[in-house]
Amino acid sequence: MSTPQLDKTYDPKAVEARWYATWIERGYFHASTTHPGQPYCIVIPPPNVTGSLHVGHALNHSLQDILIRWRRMQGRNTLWLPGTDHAGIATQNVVEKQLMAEGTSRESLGRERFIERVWQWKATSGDTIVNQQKQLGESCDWERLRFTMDEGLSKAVLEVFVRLYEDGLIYRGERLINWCPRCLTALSDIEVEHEDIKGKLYSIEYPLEEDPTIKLTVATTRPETMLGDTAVAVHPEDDRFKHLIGKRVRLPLTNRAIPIVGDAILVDREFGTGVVKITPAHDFNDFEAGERHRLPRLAIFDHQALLDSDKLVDASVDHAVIEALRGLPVTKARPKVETLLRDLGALVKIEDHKMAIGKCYRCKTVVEPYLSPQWFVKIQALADPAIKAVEDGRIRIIPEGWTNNYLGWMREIKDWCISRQIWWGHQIPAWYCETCNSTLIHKQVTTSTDGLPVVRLTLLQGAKPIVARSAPTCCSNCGSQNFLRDPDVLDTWFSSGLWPFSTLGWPEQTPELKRYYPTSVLVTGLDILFFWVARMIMLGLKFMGDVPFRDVYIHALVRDAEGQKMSKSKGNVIDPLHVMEQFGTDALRFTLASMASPGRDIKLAEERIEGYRNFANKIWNAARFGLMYLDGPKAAHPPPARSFPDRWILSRLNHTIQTITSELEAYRFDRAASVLYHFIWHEYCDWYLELIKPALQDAAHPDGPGARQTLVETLETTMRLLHPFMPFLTEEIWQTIPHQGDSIVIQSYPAPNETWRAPEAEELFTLLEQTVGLVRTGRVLLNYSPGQPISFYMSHDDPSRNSRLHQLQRNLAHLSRGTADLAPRTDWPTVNLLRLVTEGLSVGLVVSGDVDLKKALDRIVKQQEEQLKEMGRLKGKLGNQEFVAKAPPDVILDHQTRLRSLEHDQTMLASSEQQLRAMLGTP
RNA sequence: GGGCGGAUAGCUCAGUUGGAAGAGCGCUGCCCUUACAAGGCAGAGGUCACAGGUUCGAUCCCUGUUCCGCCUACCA
Repeated sequence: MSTPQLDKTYDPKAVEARWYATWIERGYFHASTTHPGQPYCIVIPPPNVTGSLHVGHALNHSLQDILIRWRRMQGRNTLWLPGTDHAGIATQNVVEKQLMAEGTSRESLGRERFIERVWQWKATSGDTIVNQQKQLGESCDWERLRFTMDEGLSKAVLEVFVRLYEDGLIYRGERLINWCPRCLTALSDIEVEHEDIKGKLYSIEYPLEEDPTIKLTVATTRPETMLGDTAVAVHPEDDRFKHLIGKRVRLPLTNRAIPIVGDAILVDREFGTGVVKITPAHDFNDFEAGERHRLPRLAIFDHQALLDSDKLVDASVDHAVIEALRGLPVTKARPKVETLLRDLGALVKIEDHKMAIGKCYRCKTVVEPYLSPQWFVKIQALADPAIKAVEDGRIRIIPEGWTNNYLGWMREIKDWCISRQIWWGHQIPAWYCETCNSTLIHKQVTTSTDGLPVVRLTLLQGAKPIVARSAPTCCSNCGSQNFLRDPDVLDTWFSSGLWPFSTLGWPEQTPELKRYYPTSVLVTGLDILFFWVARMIMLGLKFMGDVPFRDVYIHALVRDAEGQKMSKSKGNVIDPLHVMEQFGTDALRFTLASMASPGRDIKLAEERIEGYRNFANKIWNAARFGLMYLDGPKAAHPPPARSFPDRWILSRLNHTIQTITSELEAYRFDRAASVLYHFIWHEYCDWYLELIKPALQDAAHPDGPGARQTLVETLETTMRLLHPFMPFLTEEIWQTIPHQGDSIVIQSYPAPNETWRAPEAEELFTLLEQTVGLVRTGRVLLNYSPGQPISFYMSHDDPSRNSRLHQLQRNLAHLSRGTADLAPRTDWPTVNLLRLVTEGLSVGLVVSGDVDLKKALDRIVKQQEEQLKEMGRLKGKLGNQEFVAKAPPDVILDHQTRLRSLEHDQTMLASSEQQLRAMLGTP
């Protein structure tokens, strides 16, 4: 048998692509509904189809792949279902930017041709992220790749919309919604990001109609909206103002008088002036107050957030004022109105005031509350079961701290605005009879760049929609056959909310749906808990009658090393592709796993990844080492006896397997990773491989066969244990060492093996480690050069010199063979002794006759530790040179005494050592 | 405004029935010892944010304070 050759360093590039292709070719990731194992299914949070893999994806996907690979090895029927999201506004914005660069726009292209253009872009760039996911080693079932605008998923969207409508859970209504004046679309509440800014609080005087000398002072942060005021409010129990309720004030700059109403909800007597203006068309609170008092809604801004002169006329604004304000955006309208009010003498005060503004989560434009007809999902009936499912534990949120977050949000949830005035997405399945709604339909026809007509459709509030699975042919009311389809599309999150069942074939009752729903766990970042997770729970319960997943595992956000959000403009983005190229995919995956502690953001620095690249290389070289000794005779039958190091490493391995398994069950990827790291590097490499070297390197050593067998057995097991974290490296090594089966991907995951437990070996190891540690420390502190043999006297206990050699042998034999074997072994060298001798050391351990060995060792170890620690501290402070010279007298004394005693013993032990060496057959 | 999380070595973070402070990286010293210099060995470095309380004993439990982060929100 020839020893396979491995390079001195691990080269990930050569390995990764090769194995991934093989895995795919052999269909290891393809799930079969007939596989007998208990199902384990994860649906991937679908990335934007036109996006590329960033480090957040890398984290999210690495964790899922660890779970999937682990469960697959455990024999579960695993399905990891991949897919991409059409990401309405985001994708539309990307394509619109391209068009802008080409000097055109979506308007001039027209709806159909624009959508075609987006599909083209999807066709050319849609594979990018999928290919990058493959580079990361993701073991997804690519044959089941889904896209939110696939035929099947679109059918699910249609079905859900129609059913919700039929159940009265979807309605169309004119409401004040968040409006992005740049994207020209409605946004749901959670699509608005809030930001604190320094604003101003303006106090404006509104004269009383019946007696203009009496003035009410209102406080507002948005004076420009005052032109749309339709009332002012005071607290109904405010003695200052309550007698004025029912009277009217004149609205400055306009020709209107507006009522004074009493409203305990809107008005806080303590704040500002105690008088609030009500602008129902431009403020959410005021909208609600307007509902309560049946106030008219006067919109003065248009859909681009510009002051609309027609509307200003409707609002009876003074002519001159309209001239001054016509077409101004909010930002310019505010100072202008401020000037006008000041000229009028109505502006009494401006104070600094911190306030929050909302921005579009896609383009960061300041959003405006805007009055328009939109589609909504009536949410309460859906939210209640979704609250209950989490409360009663059918869905577990991990870490559980987020549970309250979820419940709190769900209990306060408001109707979900699902219509978007964009083109890319699922168009709402609602049609309007042109005849019946003729006065409510506004068509604006323009011409595209190439001469085609472009229709801009506005459907006013009150238009009667016909919601259906397909376009109606005949109006049941008037018999007309002319219909217009609602131009709006659905919120992106509407389709992704169906993801756990739409991807499995719903509304068809597919075998996949039966087998894999509910899915096992959803792995996601906190940022889309409300956007996505909450919607999936609500819609899953509604349409499947069961939760969409058992666990929700929420991981941290990835930030840069300084804890800042990664962004292109800051230049602090870590590109996972670049990292994989530089350090290898396994290193990146392991880094992300090891940093995935719950409840903390991940601050990622390249040095960390480099550290784990080194870890990969360490493993690689451990395997190389193993391979050097595997060409000996095959494992004997019956298996050879295990020596102390063999028993010890197996015991540690067993412990490691137990820990990894329970940590993974608890989604503690970080602890699992750290346990693996520690076991492999510091137990397996640093100690075990060193301890068995003597047995391996001497062909006639009696421990040789046992060591060889244990070596390969532990290596093979460790590779399986590590595989979910580092799939490529482990496959490459596993294929090189003796194994059974075609690929590590489909091997069983190591299970704890109670027969490997060896507490006595672990105890002895601790003693050995301490003893050896003391010897090493002593040698460094005493400035012994590496090759120089030393003897290290460890105790003043007794000392019958004659018995020393005997004791030494005895103790070391004890260390190497376990408590059962206390008889001196003179036939073969013990591993520990050889190891120490190899280092040029010999160790004297003196124990008086009947004393308990372990206790004695323990005491010696403690004594030495303390003294050495003290010496070490001194040395650290003073430096090597000055150590002896400047040490306090008692320490010097101690040091010198020690040296004398060392010299004395050295003579004695040197001869012992010679005898030993002779006995051991080592020169 | 409300809620949640965090504060432990120079840096990043572990640390669950309260019981003698841990890891990785970095740093210092010595080593190219036939798996690995992407390595080995050793070492330095901590009032566990601050102030109280409970306890024989607190990094851990309780109260308050300060600072940071996140989520959420209509104080005009």
